[in-house]
Amino acid sequence: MTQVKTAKFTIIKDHICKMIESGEWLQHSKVPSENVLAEQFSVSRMTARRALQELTEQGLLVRTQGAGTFVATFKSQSSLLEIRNIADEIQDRGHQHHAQQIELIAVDVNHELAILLGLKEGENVYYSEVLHFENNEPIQLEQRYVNPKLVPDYLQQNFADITPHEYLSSEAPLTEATNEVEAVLANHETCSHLLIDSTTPCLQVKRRTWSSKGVVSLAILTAPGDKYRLGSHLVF
Amino acid sequence: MTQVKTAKFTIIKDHICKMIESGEWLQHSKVPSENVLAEQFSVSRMTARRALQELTEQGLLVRTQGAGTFVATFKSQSSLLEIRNIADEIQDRGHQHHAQQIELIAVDVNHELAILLGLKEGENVYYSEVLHFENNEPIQLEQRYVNPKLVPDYLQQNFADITPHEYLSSEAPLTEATNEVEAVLANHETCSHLLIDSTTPCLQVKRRTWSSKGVVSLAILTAPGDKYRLGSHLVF
DNA sequence: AAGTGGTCTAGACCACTTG
DNA sequence: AAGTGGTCTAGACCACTTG
Repeated sequence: MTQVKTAKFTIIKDHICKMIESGEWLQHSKVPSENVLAEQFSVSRMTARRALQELTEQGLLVRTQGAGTFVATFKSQSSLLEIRNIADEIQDRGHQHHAQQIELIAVDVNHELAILLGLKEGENVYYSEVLHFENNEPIQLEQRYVNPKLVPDYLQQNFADITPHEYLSSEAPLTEATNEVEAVLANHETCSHLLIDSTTPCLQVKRRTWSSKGVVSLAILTAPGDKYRLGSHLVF
Repeated sequence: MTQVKTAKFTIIKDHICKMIESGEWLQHSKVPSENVLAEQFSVSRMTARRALQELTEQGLLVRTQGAGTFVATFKSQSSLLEIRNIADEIQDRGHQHHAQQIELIAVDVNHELAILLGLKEGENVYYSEVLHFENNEPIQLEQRYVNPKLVPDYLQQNFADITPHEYLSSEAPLTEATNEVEAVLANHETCSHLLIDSTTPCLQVKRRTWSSKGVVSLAILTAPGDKYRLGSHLVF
């Protein structure tokens, strides 16, 4: 019930994504024009246009006036440029990972969360708090809000055994993510988990993750600045 | 001649940017609605809407259905996925950039620098220290060591007029870069340049840049955590 | 109830690329 | 000349927030 009607431009976007994902439309293939899509999907040209426009902004398509719309060249991305399971990262460094589940509950969404997760204010959202250790030192606090509509069984997991990243990857595979990286001071509770004092600068990543069905989660990852850093290698 | 006609939505965007830049519209101020702008500029609502929409995507505005459009909280953001000229980034946000050249000298390389830049210990390396301002607030301190073999005229520049990034792009175009991102506390000198106290967490990026001929520079970019963040948008 | 943003339509004219 | 994308209009209905 109260199922939100899917917008027409979203239906067209999904269709195009599928054609590219499935390999039916290869790199540099010509994509149907605005007019053709408008007729195919029985929508106005402006609506077809919006689908093509948004996919272009996401880098999936390339458009040239007069020439047409084409599937973009896929870019290979490097390490800060991918979302990895922290357990794998730590094991790849030859260190031991373990995790402690601090919290796993349903909470009411406030205004900001509602917007970020595409839910309504007052609805429930699942919340997990997991502390990750590298060789028995706390290295990262992972606070995560999860969309219950897309991951209904989230509260039945035990995140000392499997990381939220692993579980979510199996339930709602990642299709898109945004990161925001900041330097912050942690609050008292976070400090006590990470065994740092309140003046230690921390690296904080706010990550929103999407699956094909919508926003899956908002993760707030906090790590002591002196023990954790992010890296990337770009080739032009 | 061949002057391209400025699109109407661009005129509206520019107008809104100016109001925010000039400080007439402060953070969280309400921005005129689509209907009001449409009437003011004698355009259709769809055109006014486009201006607001694009500024929202750029992070300058925040919109809530039913409530209105508001000036976003001011926080600078750089992309982690590309290396951009900070002057361009700031201007794209509709803000003003200027720079102050603090230092521009030749120094001896120590052991670590020698390895990082591919030079021999005791050789000369060029060093610049430039403070970047966004709307007259110091936003980033750029300390940069430059390989004199690849960029011999570095010391003859004036980095109040051109950013090191711009100059290096013209002399030794970027082919590769690595970033390391950390949260740190800045030293006293850096704090005094950035007008922060010694407990403010800072975001620090250490970036090595390559051209086709080898390592060009090592840049240490330090910015106050409360004014600057890094972002990325990944699509899988 | 009034205002706001979100989506959508069925047209229009234009600049540009392609055959 | 025909097709394509870029901009724009003047409407419409809807969901949502605010007073």
